Amino acid sequence: MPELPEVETVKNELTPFVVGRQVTDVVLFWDKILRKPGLKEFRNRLIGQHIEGLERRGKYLFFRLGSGEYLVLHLKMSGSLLLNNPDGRFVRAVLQFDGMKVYFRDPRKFGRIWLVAEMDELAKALGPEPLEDGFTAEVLAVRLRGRQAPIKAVFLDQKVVAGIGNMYADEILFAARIHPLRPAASLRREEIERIHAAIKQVLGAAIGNKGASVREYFRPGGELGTAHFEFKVAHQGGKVCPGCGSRVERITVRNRGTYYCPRCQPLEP
DNA sequence: CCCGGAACCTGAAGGC
DNA sequence: TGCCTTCAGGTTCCGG
Repeated sequence: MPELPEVETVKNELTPFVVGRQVTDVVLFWDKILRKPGLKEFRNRLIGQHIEGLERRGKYLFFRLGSGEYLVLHLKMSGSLLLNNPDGRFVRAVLQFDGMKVYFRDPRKFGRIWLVAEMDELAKALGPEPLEDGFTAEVLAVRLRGRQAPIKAVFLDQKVVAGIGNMYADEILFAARIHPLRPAASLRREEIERIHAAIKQVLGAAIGNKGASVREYFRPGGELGTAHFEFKVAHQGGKVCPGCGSRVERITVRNRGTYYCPRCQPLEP
């Protein structure tokens, strides 16, 4: 499940292969993958352009083009960008460059592609980047203000903080010792500071591990990430909590599987 | 605006 | 063995 650390890894590892290259063709095998503009205009505006750089915002990956426009990809829950794809299974699009190809593999068909003039067309609604210096505990506190929904549900809202998804939300709340069902607005200042520190620590460590390959995530070279080997609670239902030895529980929050330790993360203090 | 639930997808896993 | 059901989840949409 690509979240911020996975998309950051894809950006880092794809950059040396595509920056400076020219787009020679683009082939789509599933038409709904292209959100904007129409296919004909998309091809006209994209083919022939050079890639000047890659940027990530939240879970979106932006390819900055020579014209100043952006080719944008979102991997959603099962997408990968691969430099090779020998068996060709689940390939929904191929970006062809002078001398190499990038395969957009996406079994679930949730991934999407755009071509936009400004990053803000897609990034404007996103909350702050959690790993930038400007993301302070105070910024987080303001974003949580007035939100009565469970903190886990609020974390999945990309307008609050960009890039956190289901599995890292669980890891962050465990690291901060906060129960996922705590109403966001009920969190005390000290608890928000713990969550803020946990966001930086958990996401930073996951990037260092090149992301987590829980299900359908591959790095561009086909390798897996290793961040999931360090998961304390995410997808660890029934296993022993490394903090206290009791069992990790699974509940559903906003229709998402949510893992936590009832002893380390009590609802009532 | 906020909140929660359904929809979009299809492979994998579990039940019988 | 094989059919059927359920589950997984990022984002968007819709109703309250």
